[in-house]
Amino acid sequence: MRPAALDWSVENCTIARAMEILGERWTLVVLREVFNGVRRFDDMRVRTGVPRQVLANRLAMLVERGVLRREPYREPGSRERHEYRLTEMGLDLWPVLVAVLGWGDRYLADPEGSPLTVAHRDCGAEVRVELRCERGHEVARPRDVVPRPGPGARRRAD
Amino acid sequence: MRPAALDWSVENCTIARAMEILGERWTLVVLREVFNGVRRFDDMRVRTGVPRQVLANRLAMLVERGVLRREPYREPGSRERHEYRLTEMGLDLWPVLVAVLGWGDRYLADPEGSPLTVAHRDCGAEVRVELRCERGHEVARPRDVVPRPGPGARRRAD
DNA sequence: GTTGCTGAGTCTGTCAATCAGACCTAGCCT
DNA sequence: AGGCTAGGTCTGATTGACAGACTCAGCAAC
Repeated sequence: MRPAALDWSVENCTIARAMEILGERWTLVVLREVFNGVRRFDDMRVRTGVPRQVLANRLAMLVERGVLRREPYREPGSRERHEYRLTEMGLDLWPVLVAVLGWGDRYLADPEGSPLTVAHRDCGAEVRVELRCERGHEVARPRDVVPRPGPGARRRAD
Repeated sequence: MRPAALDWSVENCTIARAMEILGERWTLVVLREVFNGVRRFDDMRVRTGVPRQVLANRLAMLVERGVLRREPYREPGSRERHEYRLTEMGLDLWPVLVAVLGWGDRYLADPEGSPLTVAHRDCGAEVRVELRCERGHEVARPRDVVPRPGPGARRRAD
């Protein structure tokens, strides 16, 4: 039984495009830092262990792609420097980060648990991602999700 | 104001561990194929354009890490071959994939829309990820999520 | 029984990316 | 003038990506 997916082109796949940005070894780790409020080059470098060059490249790429913006700041007694902050596009990566965190926590954590959780600002309870359909049903099991061609789907040329 | 995150070690961070698996350029694209029902080496290769060697490496890594399993199958008139299927660990990546898809669709899609959507098996409506806290509140805006140290958090040694 | 086909790889050589470590630089402070 | 600091850049060695050719097992047709 030939999978239906074989009939469709993937050249405009948005997952592949997203992974051009997110799918480099350190990108999401850098973003984790920014989400955690760490915004400065050296703090990130010390915490993540990413080589300077790579960190500089990643930050530049993320700024260029519109995920981060570079903002000047000045502490008293210091010259002006720059820090990195999330744009709206960057903030919208929260669900991705929380999803990855949830999966990592389940399968890759040390016995004592995850070093990081995320909480709801208003009530303090832990936040998780959920799959939910547009009619409001919760999608409990992974097998209840089925892929299908979207509005931008194109038939394969070959 | 020094970010609180600087006091905590990140050496056991589950996001970093997850990204050791997912954070390679083609991993999630390969998984997209498997979720779409494409399970065979050559189909994946033709659809994704990943070089053979890289695809072979990725598949082997995903099998080794427990995300995929390699299953024998035999079509009539052919010798036995292998296909790749999701383990439970792999199936639990659905939320990650849907989150990445949602973000990519919002910021990186062509004008006509995304080539791929995911639907609820029972009702056919489109499925999205949502952030929701344990008390059941929907977390509407990214800014309503705050990170905090989890049970496995360790103070920094330095 | 030799030739050819197919799916699923491996081998090889080139080129780009990663990494560690040293070096640089602008402005501030002494 | 000399030193400190944040945020880089430069250099050379190692690793990974990639394209294209080659391999290999089993089936099938001649």
